[in-house]
Amino acid sequence: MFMSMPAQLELTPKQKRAPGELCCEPLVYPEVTVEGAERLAEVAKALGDPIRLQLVDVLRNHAGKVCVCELVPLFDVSQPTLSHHLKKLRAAGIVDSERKGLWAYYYVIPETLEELSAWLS
Amino acid sequence: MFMSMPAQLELTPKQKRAPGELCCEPLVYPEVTVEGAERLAEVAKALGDPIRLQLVDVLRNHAGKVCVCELVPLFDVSQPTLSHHLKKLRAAGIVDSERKGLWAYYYVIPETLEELSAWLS
DNA sequence: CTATTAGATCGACAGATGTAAGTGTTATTG
DNA sequence: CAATAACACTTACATCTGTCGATCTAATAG
Repeated sequence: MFMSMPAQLELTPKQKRAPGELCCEPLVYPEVTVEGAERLAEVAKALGDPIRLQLVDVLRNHAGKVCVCELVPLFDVSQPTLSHHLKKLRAAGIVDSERKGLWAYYYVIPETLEELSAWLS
Repeated sequence: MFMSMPAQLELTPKQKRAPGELCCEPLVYPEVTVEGAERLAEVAKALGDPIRLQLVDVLRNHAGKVCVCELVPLFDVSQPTLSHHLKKLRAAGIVDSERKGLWAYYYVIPETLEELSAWLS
């Protein structure tokens, strides 16, 4: 999950190089791998829309599964648009859903949010 | 910052309504305001790109300010592209920069990441 | 079976996004 | 001053995204 590159904590004083010379050696490195960054960015991107973030907020603060028919009237977008947002959240692994007859119930998968939360803190 | 709407924790059993009747009353509500969600989504969106997330990762794990010239060779994109990503991070308030002669040094603004982190946990 | 409802999918479209090539700006070296 | 380095900005473009209206699917009520 992590690159073994040690983060160099010193800043070298910069000076203009002679023509043709390289500017600087990179002295700092990422801690997450490319794959780790892609995954975290995928989750962040899914949260990067106000409606989706509010959807997650609603689902998180509700101790159970929420029917789509309760979500639609909360937002000022059409039902297909909300369905689209829910699909994106599902694709990112942030929520999942369960069909029961005519109704679809959505709920948060806490582990996914914890991945991002862990990286942030 | 928060809506005063209490989150209803009960799920009403759903049943198909008579033609023309409303489906259901919304029983759940967001905890964050629209403005709060917009702000959090703005931050999440800025992190929603693998390169930008790695940039933040590099800057966070470095206890100081990092020269752009050190960042460019770490990524497989052109210098203008990296500059574009840094601009987006700056616009979201995630990083800021300081010019010193020819060099530009970027650093993370921890408070911004903490906003998102706080909502996530 | 038929009509209706909840919800997902499709098609279309305007606007945003990531990218590179080229250019501009500012500072430093000589 | 002239040449060059670091970095930001501009332009252009293909792709992606959010949105809605229309349609499709599956399930239920009558």
